[in-house]
Amino acid sequence: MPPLNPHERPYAHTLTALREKGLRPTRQRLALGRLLFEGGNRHVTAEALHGEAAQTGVKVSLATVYNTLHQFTDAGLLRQVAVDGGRTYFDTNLDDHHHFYHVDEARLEDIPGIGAAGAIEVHGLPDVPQGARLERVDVIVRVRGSKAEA
Amino acid sequence: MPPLNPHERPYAHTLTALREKGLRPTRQRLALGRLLFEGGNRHVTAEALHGEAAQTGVKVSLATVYNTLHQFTDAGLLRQVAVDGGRTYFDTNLDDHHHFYHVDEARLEDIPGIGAAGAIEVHGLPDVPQGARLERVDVIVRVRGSKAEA
DNA sequence: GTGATTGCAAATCTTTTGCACTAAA
DNA sequence: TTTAGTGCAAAAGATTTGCAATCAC
Repeated sequence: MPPLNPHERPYAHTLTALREKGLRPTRQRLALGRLLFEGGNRHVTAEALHGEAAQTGVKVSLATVYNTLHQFTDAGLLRQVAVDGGRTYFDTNLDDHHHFYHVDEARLEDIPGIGAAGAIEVHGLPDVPQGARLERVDVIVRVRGSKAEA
Repeated sequence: MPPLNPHERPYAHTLTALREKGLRPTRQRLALGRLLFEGGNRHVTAEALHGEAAQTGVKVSLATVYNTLHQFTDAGLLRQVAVDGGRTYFDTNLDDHHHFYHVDEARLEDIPGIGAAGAIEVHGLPDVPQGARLERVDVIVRVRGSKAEA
């Protein structure tokens, strides 16, 4: 990969990936990449990321947030997780892992992946139907808060 | 609307469950229940069930199909499965089991549940986060390229 | 009759798209 | 320049909701 300017360093991850995928490192993409990839794994919805960008003083349209999230996903920088109809979550953690879904809060939480202590293991997977190939196995552990909420 | 024969046997399952839940066995609910519960396990979307009802000569509005699917779910007659944002699937199979999701066809397929030969087993489940209780563990095996039809 | 249920259309919500404008390269 | 990317607003789905008409009990 090509050398990076000092002022670009924070974006190194995003920049590199964008260049590899032929995506121009625009102000919006870099800003969103920074929100997403600086500071640990995250699970965001388009709406949430858009709001966060606004609070951080980054001007980006919601349409661009959607486009960017999908471009990042296609570029292998994000992973999409479906936990309930209606919303789409994007996960910055690309490792093999699964999720807790806090139903009441509509919030995702990582479960450590394979290799980690206490990692989930799925056994007894049946053969994939003829002509099909395995893409991914998602395990969603749905939990509810014990706080009363009828 | 044509009166229903109260002694109709095919509706026994639906009728009983509706009565237990205090839901009036209306023409629409009984007709949808019949489509859903007669003839094996099914995975339907509201739109699909609505179309099926129309083809069978049952007049039901889409809004009522949505309402009914949710009422059935609340009554424990159906289970909701989320596999991708956008659509909601309802599963008539209430046994403990998991799913293949055929991405290309947007189709769900049951994987035999616990107890069956070759059933999926999930090991190493971490403790549920403090204050939360386990609701359900969903395993979605995403596959592509199958030409199989349901 | 009385209250639950339905249907329709309008309203929401999330996501996508068309297109003129702006900005990388 | 040249072409990709952006923003806005309108469009497109999927689902919900308000309310008058209708049905079950």
